[in-house]
Amino acid sequence: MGQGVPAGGRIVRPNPIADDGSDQKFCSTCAFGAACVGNGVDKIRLSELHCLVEHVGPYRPGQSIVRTGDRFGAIFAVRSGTVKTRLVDLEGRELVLGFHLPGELIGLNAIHAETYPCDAVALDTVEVCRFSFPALATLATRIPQVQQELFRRLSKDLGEANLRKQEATADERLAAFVLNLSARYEARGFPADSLHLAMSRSDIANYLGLAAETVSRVLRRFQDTGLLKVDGRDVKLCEVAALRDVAKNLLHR
Amino acid sequence: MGQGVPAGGRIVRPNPIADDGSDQKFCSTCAFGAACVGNGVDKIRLSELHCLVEHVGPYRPGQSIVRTGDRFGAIFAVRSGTVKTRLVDLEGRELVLGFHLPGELIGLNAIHAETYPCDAVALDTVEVCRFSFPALATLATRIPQVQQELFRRLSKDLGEANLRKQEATADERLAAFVLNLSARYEARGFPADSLHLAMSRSDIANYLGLAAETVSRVLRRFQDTGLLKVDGRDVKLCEVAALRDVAKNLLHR
DNA sequence: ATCCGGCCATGACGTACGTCAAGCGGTTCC
DNA sequence: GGAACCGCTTGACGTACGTCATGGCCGGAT
Repeated sequence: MGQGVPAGGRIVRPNPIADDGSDQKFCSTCAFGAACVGNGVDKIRLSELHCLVEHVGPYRPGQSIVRTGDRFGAIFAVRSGTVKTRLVDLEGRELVLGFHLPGELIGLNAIHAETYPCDAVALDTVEVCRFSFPALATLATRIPQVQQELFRRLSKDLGEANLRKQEATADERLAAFVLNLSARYEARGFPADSLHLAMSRSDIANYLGLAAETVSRVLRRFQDTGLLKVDGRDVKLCEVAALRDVAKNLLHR
Repeated sequence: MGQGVPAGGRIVRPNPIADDGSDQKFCSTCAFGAACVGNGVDKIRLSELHCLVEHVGPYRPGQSIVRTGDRFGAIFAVRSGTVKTRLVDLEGRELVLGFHLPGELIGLNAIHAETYPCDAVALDTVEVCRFSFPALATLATRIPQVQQELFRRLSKDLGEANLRKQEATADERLAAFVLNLSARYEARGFPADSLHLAMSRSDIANYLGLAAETVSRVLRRFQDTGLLKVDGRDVKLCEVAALRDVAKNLLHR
């Protein structure tokens, strides 16, 4: 019935999930914890940050965490599961903007407009931490490290968004995509060579600017040439070096 | 000899340029002035912001304002002229990330890495205002409106960068491109229907993910169908409504 | 004057990837 | 049980746009 419960004999692997944290400790994948600790923020001030966090969820697949046009009041850090951000145009066509894994932030692109400019939709069972933005901004004026961390996050996302517009073949895009996911999982302590795609082929295609059929075909070819092993949404990276070589034009420099 | 001086009988139009500002007043196109005035920032605090501005330039066409890898220490606001940001990969291929008009900021994508991730190159005669980032960040902790304005700018750029990855035909891209330039000039008080392209066809093509030949062909067709008038790098928008219609899928929603 | 190098335009041709169509396994709902 | 649906795959075919090649124009250097 529910998510994450074995059904029909098929093994459903647990979501990557952050532990809960406590009053004295952030979730292990917390968006701010790691950045602030060991960065001159003492425990007392850290607990101030902790106070304004609110755990929200779980959301079921397909449920919206925020919707386009909702009044902006908070940013969210993914605690567990995968979130897709997307636009839907007047004719109902979808444009997938990105996927957000545990530890990553949602809503930074909403600050200036004061409404969320896109939907954030759970792809599987999702839990998030909610940071009231006015409270966070106020705290940022008192704790420079928090301000700095916000600037850094925004700046990083901006830089990455800028790079994503490169011309590239379907092979390059897909190789870069799986390597990128792999690296992001690894950075949060999950295995790097074996990953589960929470999103459909057509979401991947849409995100990469390809057709879903092309995604299928390229993944198949990657498997035929031994680069990786595909089983439905489970992907095993076999030849990371070769994948990097395929994607090298996108891993820039 | 210099830029902006009539040469060979050809009229060189002056750059769009912001006036100089004074101790009590920002440049008219200032990146912060308009945002802060009338936003609860009193004159005294505004002058604090003003103190950390440093006018730099002029730069000649082709000169770098910052280079990839330079230590990050400041963000820049364009005062006059047009700046191109770009990456150059190992094989010498260029990737144009964006064009920056008077009043727009450069360097926001450098905060997190502590080095600039791309080159910023003058396309014509360029003057900029330099804001030391450590000083600006410190000021931001004392003046919430400054902090807020920085968050807003970062957030806005992020949102726009996210949208730029849409699949689109060459026609859609070019129509959206000229309309976008036009709107940005208009926002700074320059005429909206008549614009001068500071960048070459191949820069435009690179930025839009097209071939330079395609840019030539599409502009020609736009002219043949009366949408606009092209004379070298001068473009006159004739049928704005029709252009919007061509670009409608990219002006999203 | 002459040469050269950018920049721009235009034509001929090839191809990577989109579109269309068909089929298949799994899940849900009657 | 079967029908309907969805996600995924695979094949056949068309096309938008890239690549290559040519030529014209302009400005700068010799």
